[in-house]
Order: sequence, then C-alpha cells, then structure tokens
Amino acid sequence: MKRVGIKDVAREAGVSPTTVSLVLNGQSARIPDTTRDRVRRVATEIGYAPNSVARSLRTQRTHTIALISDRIATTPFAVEMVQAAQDVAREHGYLLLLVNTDGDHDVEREAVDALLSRQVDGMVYACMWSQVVDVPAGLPAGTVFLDGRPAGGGFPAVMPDDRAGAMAAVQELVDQGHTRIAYIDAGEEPVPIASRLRHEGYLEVLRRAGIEPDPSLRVEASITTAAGGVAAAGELLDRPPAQRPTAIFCFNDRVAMGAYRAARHRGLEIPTDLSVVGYDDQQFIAAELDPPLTTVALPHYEMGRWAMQVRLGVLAAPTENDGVHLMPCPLIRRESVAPPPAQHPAPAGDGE
Amino acid sequence: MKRVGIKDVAREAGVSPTTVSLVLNGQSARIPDTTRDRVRRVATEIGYAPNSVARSLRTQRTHTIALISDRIATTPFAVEMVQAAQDVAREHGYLLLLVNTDGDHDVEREAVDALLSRQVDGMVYACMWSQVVDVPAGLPAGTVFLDGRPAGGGFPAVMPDDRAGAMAAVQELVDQGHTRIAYIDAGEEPVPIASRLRHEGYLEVLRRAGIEPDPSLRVEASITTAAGGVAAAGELLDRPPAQRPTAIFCFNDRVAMGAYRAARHRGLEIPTDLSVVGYDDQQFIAAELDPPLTTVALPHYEMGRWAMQVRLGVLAAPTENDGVHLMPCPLIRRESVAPPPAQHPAPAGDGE
DNA sequence: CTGTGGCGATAAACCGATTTATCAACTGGT
DNA sequence: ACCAGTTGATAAATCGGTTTATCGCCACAG
Repeated sequence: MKRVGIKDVAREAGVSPTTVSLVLNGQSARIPDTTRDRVRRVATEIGYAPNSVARSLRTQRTHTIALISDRIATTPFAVEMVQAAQDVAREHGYLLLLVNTDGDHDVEREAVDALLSRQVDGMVYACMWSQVVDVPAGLPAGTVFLDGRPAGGGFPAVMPDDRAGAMAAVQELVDQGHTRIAYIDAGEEPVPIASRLRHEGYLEVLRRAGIEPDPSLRVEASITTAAGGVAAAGELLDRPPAQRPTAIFCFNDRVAMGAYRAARHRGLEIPTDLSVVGYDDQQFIAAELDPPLTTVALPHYEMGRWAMQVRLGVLAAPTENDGVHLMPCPLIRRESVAPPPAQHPAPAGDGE
Repeated sequence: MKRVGIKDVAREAGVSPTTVSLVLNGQSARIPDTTRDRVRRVATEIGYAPNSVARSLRTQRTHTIALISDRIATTPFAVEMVQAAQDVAREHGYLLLLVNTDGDHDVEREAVDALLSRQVDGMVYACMWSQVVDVPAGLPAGTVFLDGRPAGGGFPAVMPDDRAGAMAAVQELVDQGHTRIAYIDAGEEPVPIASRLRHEGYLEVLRRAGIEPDPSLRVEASITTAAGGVAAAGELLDRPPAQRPTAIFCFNDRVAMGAYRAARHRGLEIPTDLSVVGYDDQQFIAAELDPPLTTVALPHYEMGRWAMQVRLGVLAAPTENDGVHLMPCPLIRRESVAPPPAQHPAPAGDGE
C-alpha cells in the first residue's frame, strides 16, 4: 500500500508527470481544457495527495512558521497569543511549529538550529511577559518579537501599551472624583517593563489632573498574588483616614483580588467605600470577583495576530519607534469603581 | 551567500559526499579515524548544517509530531498538556506542529490532510475537556487521544480518572466526619463525561461509608462559574438546618469560589461552619482563595507526557479497557476542610 | 599465479516533487 | 517547398541529502 504520487496520476491519465504538476499548480496556461480536466479527475479519483516535503525541497519554502516561546504553561492567559498566531498562519496556508524553551539559552540555540535546518519560512519569538530579551544566536532576520523586544533592536516587535493602559485605568478613577489614588506596584518580580510603564502612566494622569502625587501612596506587593495584594492593601487601609486612599490601582488582577479581601476584612465595601482597578483582565478571575472587577485588558490575541501578520508580510513592519509597535490595552468597565465616599461632606455648591 | 551543503564539505575535505554523509551519521564503521576527524573538523569549520527537508524526503521520517486540538485559548489550564507533549517530543528529538481546529470538522479534515501531506511521523489529538469525539476522516492509525476518547475505539487514549478523583475528594470529607455532603454538579455544560464520573464517585463513597445518599443534596449549577456556584450553594445553605449540608463537593474550583461567596454572605466561615472541596486545582484560583481550597488536581501535564510517550513508542499503548488509560487525579489538601460543626453536641464518649 | 577477503572510498540511484529546456506536429504565410 | 510561429506535451535537470552497489587496491592463503 504505497502512497499515490504524481507519477501514478501521470500513468493513469496517460500524460507525463510534468503535465500533472503543471495542471495541479494552476500553471495550465498552455494546457487545453480536456487534458486539464482529465488530470484533475484522475487525481481526485485515485486520491492523490501531494508530498509537501518533496515540494519544499524543490521550492525552498515549507509554508511553516516557528513560534519560539520562553514559557507557556506558567502564564495561561498568554496562550491567546499562540492561538492568534496559529489562526493567522492557517488563514494564509501556513502551519505552526511550536517550541518552548523555558527560557534556557542552550535549548534556545538548539531550537533555532533545528528550525533553520528544517527550512522554516520564518520565526516569531514570543515572551510571556514584556521584557527585553537577548537575541538567540542565529535568529534569522525578520523574526518578529511578541511581547518582548530584542536587546539590540533590529527586529519588529509588538508590546502592550502599558503606559496608556495604566493611564486609562487611573483616569477612570480621577473621573469619578478620586484624588487619593494608591498604586500597588509589583515588587522584585520579573516584570520590570510593565511595572515601570504602569507607574509612569499612573503618575502622568495625576500630574495632568493637577493632583500632587503622594509617594506614600505607591506601595509594593512582595509577590503579585492575592496574598501579596492582601498585605499591601492592608497596609494602605490601616492608615489614619486622612492618609488613606479612596481608590487603589493594582498592578494586576490577582493583587486586586487580594485588595478585595483586605477591604472586606476591614468591613469596607467595594465600590462604595473603596474603588479598585486591576490589570490583565485575567480570565476566570476579573469577571468572577464580587463585584466584577474593572480592569485593563492585555490584548494578547491582537498582539499574536499582529506578530504573525507582520512575519507573513501581510502587514508592514513598523519603522518608527525602533520597530516596536504598541498595542492598545482597552479599559474594561465593570463594577468596582464608584465615586469616593463623602467622608467629610464637602460644602455643597460653594459659589462660583 | 548560499547555504553550505554536504557537497561543500566533501569538496573542502577532499572526499565524496557519500563519505561525508556516512561520517556525519555515525555510520563510520568502515571509515578510518583520520578521515572521520578531518570531515568532522571541516564540517564545523565551514559551518555545515544539514537540510532536514532533503533528509526527510529520503528517509521518510520528519521527526515531527502533530498536535491537533479542538480548542486551546479558552481553557488555559489545558496548555500544560501542550507543554508536556512538547517537552517529551523535544527530549526525543522531535518537533511539535500545533493545529487548533476550534472543533470545526472541516478545518479538522483540512488540517489532517495538510499534516499527512507533510509526512508527520504521528499525531496526537487533544481535547480540552474529557469527551467522546468523532474521529476525523483520514486520521492515521496510532494517533493518541488526549483527554478524549474516539467514538469507535481503536486508538490509544488517556483521560483523567474523574471517578477516583471524586472519590478521594468525598472520602476526605467522610473521614472528617461529614455525613450531609452536597454535590454541586455541572448543568447543561459540555462536560458530560466528567460530570457523570464525578457524580458516580461521590455516590460510591457514600455507599461504602454506609451513608444513605440524599438526592436533594445534589444540585446543578446553571453554569460552572462563580456566579453559578453562588446560586447553587445559596439554595443549599438556605435550607432549614436539618436539611442543610455541612460540606459541599463542587464540580470545579470556580463553582467552589461561588460557594465560598454564598457562605460568606450568610455569615458562615470556611472551614469551621462549612467544608468545601473543588476540582481542577485551577491555577491562580484554588490556592489563592481564602482559605486556600482543598481540591482535586487534573493531571494535565502527566496526560500530555503519557500521550506523547505512547505516540513516540517509548511507552506501550494500553490494551485493556478499550485502550483508554486513566490518569490518577491527586487530592490537594489545603485549608477548606474541617470536621462538621457540632450543632447538637453529640453525647461525647457514649461507650463502645 | 590465482582467488578470496577486507579496506577505503565512491558512483549512481533514489526520495517526489518543480522547473527548464526541448521537441514533434501542425498552421499559415510566402 | 520552406521557414516561422504556435500548440501540446515531455525529457531531463534540480533540490540536498541517504543508501545501495560497486570498484580498486593490497594482503594473504592455496
């Protein structure tokens, strides 16, 4: 039971392999309809399926893109990037070769070699957090960076616009009338870029709103989990009323989850007594908290699409901004934000 | 700037391409050390890298396994299966071709054809929930099913042992002295196998413990989310004391999250007033609840490993049980289980 | 001197397609 | 009758390796 090849079709249709190839590839310019139809019919009749390996050897294209990622399993929300990349690849007739390196440089180099040896048509290098990465040796030109930027530049890259995202989050609080807005930042975690950018966005909005930033309102969570959030928010909420924030912007949804808990333990209700905004829009968490959390979504799917589209050439690589494209992070309004409580009822309508 | 090929090495080393091939593939039996070393040296010197496509064409092996999955992005904890499959593949020198079909049968057939055409050495068909699946046309023999079983049998498959997992969960509650144990089942969700098996396990433990199962203690969550859990658990907890459960076994961690919330709203403390056990050990949820949730872990990583190992032939395919292997689901003890509250303090030490 | 066997190495076939160069037959113009 | 051009089709080269069959040479036994 051998696979049927182009020769079998040729023999059966009484033509040469050349003709079959020509017909099946649409190069039927100089081939009359009768022959063309006969070849096509025979091909489907005997169940011909082309051998992509042979074709690739000749054409030097494998219609395969490799996705190298440092880590997948540990950050499940990032799989949307993979999903998106695969979707786009499929739309254009490409298949996705997935390699996980766990961030190990040796594995990485090995993987790049193996992929090059397989003649992949291109690569996408995905990180699971925004970061600056060492470019693995031998990485082919044109490789697109996903959620990370190459240390030396020179490659197209896409990252979430954390600064603008944070600004939207804090603006939402300012719009509701908050002036004492705390920021629970990440501590020593490996998220330096996101942490810095979100802090910048936070400060920028306060500045624009004419609110003097109070350095004591920025605290660090020892770890960016619920537990870390509980501790950090607790510290904030145990201050005397005048120094206590009326709203907290959290580095991510998990620390927001902790902030909820800290508030509840102190008899504070969200959003009546305290407004909270998160980041990530982490599925199964943000929407399921009580009340549902207002947060900023990380556009993983869109970033994945962008990266693959650029790699496939259907989108032009950005030239400005050192080749890195910033993807907007939409604010997701839910129910954890309200105006600040009127502790010392302000003298209503005091003229002007 | 052409790629360096085997011919270049041959010319440079003053031997024939045949000899180079022989040396570089370890078939150096009949080749003296001096030649062997010279060829090797030249090869690395001029940076020779083999062309896998050409090699595959001749050897008929691509060292590539395809992972077809119905859905990835929507069930992030399942990516551990992908991670595991990829890890094992890499360990054995294979690369993973990833295809997501979104459960679409046409896409599926198309994907199988494309993969066959690329001469993949084998396939793994992964589902994101335990289910019975229609086998796509053309699926090659030996394909391993991951977290699903083929409708007609005939393929090796691995699924979580939900029945035993549920038994472990309920046994834990029985061991603590609970007798009124509720089960919040899934409703109309597409999880029929898991739902049925977990219910069976629940009943089985009660039976063995000599506890008459109370049908009213099994309720269905309209959806398996926190919201669904709140409603279902609320219904349970609003009953008169005699009909109220002292412990709840939840279909999954998210409904357990809802059960926590329902209990809290009623002033009940966990685990003192109510014990709760979940299922899935969903990351970022189970361990982060307050108190941390005792639950049953779904062995996604192990299942992924198993599937790839069987597909690669390093593990024999099971013959018993229609070819489906059940992977144990370990009970993860945390802090949501305690003995039932002594409502009507039992007559202590009543002899015998 | 001849036949046998091993050693070192290679020419040539092959994997299954694509692509280039070529060819036979026919048409039509001169 | 001869050349040019068109049509329909194919032989052969190619992609870059692996594998099979063979070859020349020398040592050694008969």
